[in-house]
Amino acid sequence: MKAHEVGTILSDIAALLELKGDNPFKIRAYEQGARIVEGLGDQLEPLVREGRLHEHKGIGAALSEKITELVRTGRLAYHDELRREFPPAIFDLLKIPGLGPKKVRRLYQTLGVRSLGELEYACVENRLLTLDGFGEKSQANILEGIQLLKRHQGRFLFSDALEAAEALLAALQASPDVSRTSLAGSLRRRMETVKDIDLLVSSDSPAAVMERFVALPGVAEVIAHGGTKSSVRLGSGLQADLRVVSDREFPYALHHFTGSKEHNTILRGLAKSRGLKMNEYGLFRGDELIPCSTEAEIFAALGLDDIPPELRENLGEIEAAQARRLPDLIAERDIQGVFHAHTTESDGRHSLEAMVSAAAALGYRYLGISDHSRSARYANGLSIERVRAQHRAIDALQQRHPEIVLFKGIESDILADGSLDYPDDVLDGFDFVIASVHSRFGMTEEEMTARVVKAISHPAVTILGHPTGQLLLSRDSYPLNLTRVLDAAKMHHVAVELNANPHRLDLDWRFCKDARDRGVTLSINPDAHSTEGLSDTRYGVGIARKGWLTRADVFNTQSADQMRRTLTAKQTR
DNA sequence: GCCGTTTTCGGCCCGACTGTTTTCAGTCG
Repeated sequence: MKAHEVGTILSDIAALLELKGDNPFKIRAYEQGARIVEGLGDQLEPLVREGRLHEHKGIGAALSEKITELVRTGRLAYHDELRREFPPAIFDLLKIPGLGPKKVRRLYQTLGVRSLGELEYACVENRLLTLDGFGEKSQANILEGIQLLKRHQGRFLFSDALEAAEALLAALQASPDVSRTSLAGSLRRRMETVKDIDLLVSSDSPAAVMERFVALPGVAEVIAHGGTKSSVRLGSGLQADLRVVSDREFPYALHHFTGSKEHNTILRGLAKSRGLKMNEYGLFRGDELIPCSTEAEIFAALGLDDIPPELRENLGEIEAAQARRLPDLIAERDIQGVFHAHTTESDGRHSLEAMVSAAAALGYRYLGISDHSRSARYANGLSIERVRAQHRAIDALQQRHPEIVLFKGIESDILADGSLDYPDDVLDGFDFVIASVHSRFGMTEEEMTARVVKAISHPAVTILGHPTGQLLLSRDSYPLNLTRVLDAAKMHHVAVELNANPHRLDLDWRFCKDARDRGVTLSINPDAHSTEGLSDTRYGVGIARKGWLTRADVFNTQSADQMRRTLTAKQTR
């Protein structure tokens, strides 16, 4: 059984234990175990084989045994046992805002509600009113929550949420009552998808800020409206939460509301062990505030290096900050040029010339053009003749654009048998080749892994494109043994793409650290299908940061001259 | 469930808001 499946089952157990009303610390242990296992990816199986699971902090004897059983047999007796206690569709009820495990359990045990549909029916029949703790208002809210759940999946792309959040922040910043503003929550941590928008502002007039917030254009509904905290729903269905604090409290509150929950929990425990108390209003020794004007000072007061928001997932960052071994994360300015840009020759929206001008205007020192290869008929892939014509066009354009180095490339389909889409003599004519899977997703893991490994081992390949094929919120990755693929990439000096398109963000940040540890270089590519798409690189940098990558770990931080040498060396290898 | 430079047992973070509760539980982050 694969790591993400094991993680799902551990999360499932945590949810079931919550429904049962079990020990909250035990529940937390299962949740943390799930997160650790998901981050292990294909390393999980060898760790189980070698009996080394317990070396990961947070996995003890009991979890180790259960994970081993899952990996070896694909089942877990304990999980099966728990599952028999509740109907499977009951989990859907937990996704309704305002419904937690306690209320869901009561709905099930007293009304026999087992699914969203049954709950909706029970609401329509006013049956919730007979239950203690439920009234008119909660019944109406639940009905609304069910409608919302039907319309959206409850999660949104980072890029969409960021755009909405920045508009809200700008409107708040314009208020004379507001001094500082910031993004917070999962958006600030740069999660690839988010459930809501968290905003923080400092002000001496919180009530006025709240009034302004709930009345902003774009607000479709006010969910909560308190003295220092309000929640609204935007027309898009996205929920936005705003918290107001004093300016003195701002850094503490910013840390608090950035999270993650898991990171905060550990940090507050750390504070407590040092005789301190930590909350959104400050860091205290007894009643005395330890003054901090930035988050970095708060970390310092706890004996930690400054932890960038992207890393705050309780996945090793606190230990690294204690040991003064946090990575110097890559920044947008480190990106010297980009690969993976489409033009109107295949399925891009803008011409070659427009793409080149746009890349130069963005300050990139080089641009790698890679339209689709000939088998990609849906995308108007290039025949050999059209490849040659495009090369002539690029040569001509290079004359007119000395400020940017143009590299001739192709995004070659990886055919079903793992071969590339042109004969070798044509492939040799490119400066670089991105090899990508675009079809036949239904293979077994063994077949797909062999297919990708074979493609990587072709000497013409420079970069493996969108390595897992995931489409956020719509399609899971195809089955693939990523560890074998990464090892093959290392062996054949192939960079692995971190596809920066906000719908992909593939390679997933959870696997970036492992790729780096295996000596694999990642290439942050916009996969641009328009001039605007070239800027998507920033989303890729966000994911790279979240994946602990530094400048040295990323392919396209090389200067244009270095890159020219790198590509030539690869060709003559 | 996990964990230990106090500990192998007894801890394990903290506060705002809502709704329905007449003093607080549940949810959320």
